[in-house]
Amino acid sequence: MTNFSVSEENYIKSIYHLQQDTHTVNTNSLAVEMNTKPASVTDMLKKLKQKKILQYEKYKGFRLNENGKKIALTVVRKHRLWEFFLANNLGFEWDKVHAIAEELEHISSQELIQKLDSYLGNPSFDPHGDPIPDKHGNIPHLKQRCLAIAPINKTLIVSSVTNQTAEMLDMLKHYKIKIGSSLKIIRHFTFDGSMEIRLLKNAACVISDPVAKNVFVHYD
Amino acid sequence: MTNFSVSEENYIKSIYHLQQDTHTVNTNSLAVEMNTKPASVTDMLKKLKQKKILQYEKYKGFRLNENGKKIALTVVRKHRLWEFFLANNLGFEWDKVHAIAEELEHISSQELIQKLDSYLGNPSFDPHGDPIPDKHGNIPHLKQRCLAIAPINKTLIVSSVTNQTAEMLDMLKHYKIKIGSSLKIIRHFTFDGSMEIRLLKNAACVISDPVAKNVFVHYD
DNA sequence: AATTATTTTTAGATTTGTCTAAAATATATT
DNA sequence: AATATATTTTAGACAAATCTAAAAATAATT
Repeated sequence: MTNFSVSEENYIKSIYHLQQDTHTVNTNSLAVEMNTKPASVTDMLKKLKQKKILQYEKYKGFRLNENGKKIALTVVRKHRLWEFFLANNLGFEWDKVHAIAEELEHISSQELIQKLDSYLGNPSFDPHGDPIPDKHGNIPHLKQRCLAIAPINKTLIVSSVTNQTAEMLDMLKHYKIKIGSSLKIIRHFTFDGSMEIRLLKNAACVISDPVAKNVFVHYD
Repeated sequence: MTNFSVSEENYIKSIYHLQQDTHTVNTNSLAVEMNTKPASVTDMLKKLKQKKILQYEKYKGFRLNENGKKIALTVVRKHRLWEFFLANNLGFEWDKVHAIAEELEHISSQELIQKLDSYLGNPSFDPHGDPIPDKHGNIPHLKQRCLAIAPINKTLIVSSVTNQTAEMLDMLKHYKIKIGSSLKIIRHFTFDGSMEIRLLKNAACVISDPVAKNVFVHYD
């Protein structure tokens, strides 16, 4: 396996994320995502095509091939493991971990990531609830469901939070809701769409519909 | 304070180490240390002089000024804290940590280093026994060494304990190990890295590798 | 279908860090 | 002191990653 520069890894990762949505990625959107100019993107595409990372025809869009996807997944894995470490072990807030993990994800040692992974207890989800690929690039697939439409009276596990603003995090902290929390919905109030919930071993509380809409849970 | 590239940081760090021995550093030895060519060194010296990091006169050698030393110390601090983390928390062998720390030392976040430092218990010495500068750049001047790699059959004085959790303190209390205690290593058990030690006027006892790794000693 | 607008690529320049080969300076030796 | 040797610097080139401005291709609109 060839060796990739920080810049190349960042391009590969961004293409990976973009091609989750649109099946063929275009130059301008990648330029926006990477905060760079379209001309720079074209230059890099040529290089990545030569390195056999991309399917790419001039003017016709591009996407990662299997090779490229594998590389993207190792970078994503590193990013999310470091995010987990930063939040879980060092006590960073959720909204601070991303920027630092952007740097840490390019540390090259395979062994480091292996050891970090087991040190952290082989976590499956990062602090934002995004799945952490394992060392083979397998992503834990999880049928998540929005808390707003989850079933009543079942034990639900919080798996991710979509709105990651400071305001939202503040609110969740107040309710003591975090990734991995167990809770049950006790009842819905139809008047405003709010709901009464109960976290394990805590008193029941009421959360609003806007909050519930941004919280995702899973259950058996 | 200006921002420095990875390359600049590496030059600054190498100059720092070289000027510990020779009071004025010369181009060739820095080239050897950096595994590069003298011409490249000269180029970088010009840049660093312009950035007011160096005292440097053409053909007359160079050395870091106060500014430069401060920067070197932050890099050294990061390097050694990461080494500590790699060995102590992730279980790397001593000889593996340096190469990885060479990459990690360039991660820029100040807050990361602050939190890592307290997560590790503000250690004063890295796994090799080298002192870790504190956040102000002050270096502990005591020649300490980790008990795990200290010499056998010499009288050792316990000088610090890095892991300061309640569990650790409880354990140390049981063994009657405290700062200032005199002890000797009687033998190592390779099976689990544990060691038999004897505190002055006490019966011999066996302490585990995890304990030994967190105890630092000094001796003549 | 022709024209306009948008997107993408090319051409050429720039910055950072490196190199080789030659010139300049300093040091050592006879 | 003169010459030889070693060290250091300069000059000019190169690769990676970026940019601007202009050209080419594609898409949208009349």
